[in-house]
Amino acid sequence: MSAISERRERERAHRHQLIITAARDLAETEGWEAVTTRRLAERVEYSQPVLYSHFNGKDAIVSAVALDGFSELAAHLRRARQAAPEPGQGLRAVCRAYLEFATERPALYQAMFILPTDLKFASAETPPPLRASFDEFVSCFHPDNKRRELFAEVLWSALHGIAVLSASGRIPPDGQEERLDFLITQIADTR
Amino acid sequence: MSAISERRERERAHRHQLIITAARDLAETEGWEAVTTRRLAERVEYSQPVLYSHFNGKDAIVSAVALDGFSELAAHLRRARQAAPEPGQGLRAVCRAYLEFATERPALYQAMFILPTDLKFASAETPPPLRASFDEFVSCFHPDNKRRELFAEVLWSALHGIAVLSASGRIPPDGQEERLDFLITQIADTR
DNA sequence: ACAGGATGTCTAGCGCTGCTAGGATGTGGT
DNA sequence: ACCACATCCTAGCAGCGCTAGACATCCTGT
Repeated sequence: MSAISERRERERAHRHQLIITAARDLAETEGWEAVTTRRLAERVEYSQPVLYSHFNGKDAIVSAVALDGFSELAAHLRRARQAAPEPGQGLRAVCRAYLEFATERPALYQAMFILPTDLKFASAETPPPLRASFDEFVSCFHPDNKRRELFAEVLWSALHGIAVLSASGRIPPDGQEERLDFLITQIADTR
Repeated sequence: MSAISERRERERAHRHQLIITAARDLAETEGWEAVTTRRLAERVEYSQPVLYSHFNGKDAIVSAVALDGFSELAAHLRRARQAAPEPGQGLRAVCRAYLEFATERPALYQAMFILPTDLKFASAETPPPLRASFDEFVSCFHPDNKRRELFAEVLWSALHGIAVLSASGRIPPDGQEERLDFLITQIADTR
């Protein structure tokens, strides 16, 4: 009774992750508009209703992909910050890493920041990976800076704006490095 | 022959605008997900195919709404800048006006900056209203500032980030004023 | 060992979407 | 009066997210 249902639960968890990675793969290779429940079901070799036994709907699948994305983003930013030669360089390293993440995983970034998801931001039930990503920005400022949370929000917003406007062709794709330079120069003195 | 076809063309142009305003009204009251070709056709009291004799598809309708939006945005920003007591206050006035525009016309803002459109940004065939909006940001900097275009891009990006992240609940809705304050303080010295 | 019940999965279909082919209708020019 | 043309609508296609209900399969208690 227990061993069997344990095995089932294991299989179920495995399939759960299979759906998430399949959705992500499909989105990264063909864009989110190609991610339909039918095509996704075909990929994981199950019928459509199986998807709905794991997720409340398509939005929940996107949310799950986004959540994975936030874990990766937090790790990516942390790695960049800790690899910085001195704490003063952390700001630049984190910002560059952020833009890198956005341009190299556009579909993932879209799921995290543009597509409608069920994720709760900036509240008590904010999932840890989201909070961890945000905290990397906060860590760019001195611990005794009383307004570091606010500064982090603005910094994050600016980076997000640069990432999304250049990705959609609303500002020229080149010149990212100069924009980043300017932004950091203006923010740096508030550390 | 000429008088008649002139009248027809007039009527056609009128209907063209009717479709655009109907789409905008519907989006502003019920959101873009409620703007379907069927509901839109019903609103303008024509059948669906008529829409396609005016626009290449739904995206083109959204683009037309967005284009109208850019005209209004440019006018809105210009008014704010010119109403500023002294040129040094122009930056703050324009930024505040921008965020105001984004929060008070969310559906319009979405069409302009988030939904996929056919509009060409930052190129030779960029429609004048787009260029005019961007130029309002450029005008916030001194005419002899050689990098003012770049600075304007970053400023615009930051404001867009703030607008869109707060609208989607990814940063807290309150505190906009402080964020704006911080942003302007950091940018002001580069005028 | 076997019947009964719970669990899991699939087929089929609903109401909706953007979009379009083809026929009806009515007007304008000769 | 007639033809030709432009205009517009009905009807339908393929695909979407999502779900009800039938079916099979496996586990459990006697």
